[in-house]
Amino acid sequence: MTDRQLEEQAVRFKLLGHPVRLQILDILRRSPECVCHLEAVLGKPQPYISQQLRVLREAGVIVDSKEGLNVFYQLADPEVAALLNVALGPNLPEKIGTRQPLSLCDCPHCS
Amino acid sequence: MTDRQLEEQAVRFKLLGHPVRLQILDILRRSPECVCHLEAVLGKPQPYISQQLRVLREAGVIVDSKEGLNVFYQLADPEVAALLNVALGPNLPEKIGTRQPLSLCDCPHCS
DNA sequence: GATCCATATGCAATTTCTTGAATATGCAAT
DNA sequence: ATTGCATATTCAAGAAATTGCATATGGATC
Repeated sequence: MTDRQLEEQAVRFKLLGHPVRLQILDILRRSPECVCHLEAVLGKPQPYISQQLRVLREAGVIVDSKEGLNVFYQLADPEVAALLNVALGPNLPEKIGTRQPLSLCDCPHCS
Repeated sequence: MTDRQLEEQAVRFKLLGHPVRLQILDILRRSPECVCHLEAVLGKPQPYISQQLRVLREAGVIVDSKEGLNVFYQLADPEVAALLNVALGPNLPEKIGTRQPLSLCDCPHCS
C-alpha cells in the first residue's frame, strides 16, 4: 500500500464523512436526480446543496447532465458505490417503474 | 436509511478520511502492534501517534492491551475492516510465522 | 524511592470545514 | 428585452480538525 494510494483513499473517505454528502450519494446511487429533488428530500437551502454537489462533482464522484431547465446528477464512481454498498447496504438496482416521484418536487421526473 | 444511520456512517467515514489514521488501521488490521512499532513505521512523533490512536480508540474502532511496558493496539470494528477491504484491498489473514519484524522497532514482537 | 521507559495528555497555533446568506448566471418563455 | 426559473458562485463567520510541542503518567527496575 503506497502513500499515494492511502492519500487517495483518505480523500475519498473524507468526501463520504459528511452526513449531507453521504445522504446525497445514497439518493443518487439509486437513480439520477435533479437539484430541486434533492432540495425537497433534504430540506436544506438550494445554495447549500449546490455547494455540496460541487464538492462531489469536482472530486469526480458524481456527474451532471442538463435536461431542460434542470440539472440531473448521478453517481459516477464505482469505488464509492462499492463503499456505499458496504456501509449503507446494497443498492438494489431499481426496477423499471418502481421509482417513487416526490410530490414536493415538480421536476420532469417527479411529475 | 434513517438519519441516525447516515450520521453514524458519516462519523465512521470521517475517521477513515485521514491519511495517518488510515495507514494505522491498514497496519493494525494485519496484526496487533505496539505504539513504538507504529512510530517506527510511520516516522511521526510518538505523541502525535498516540493522539490519533486515542481518536480511534474512543470511537471504538481499535482496542488496546498492555503487554509489559508496551501497549498493543488492534482493529476491533468489523464494519471498518470491511470498508478497508473494499478501499485498500482484502486483508489476507496473516499466516503463522510470516510476520516481518521491524529492525527499527525493538518491542517484544519485533525482537 | 529514584530513575527509566513506553505511552498518554494538555495546550496552542494554524489551517480546513461547515454553514448561511446574498447574489450571480444562464436559459426559456413571454 | 424583460421576466421567471433552476442552479451556481461568492463571501464571511464560526466551528472543528490538524499538528507540534511540552509535559504528565504509570509501571518496572535498580
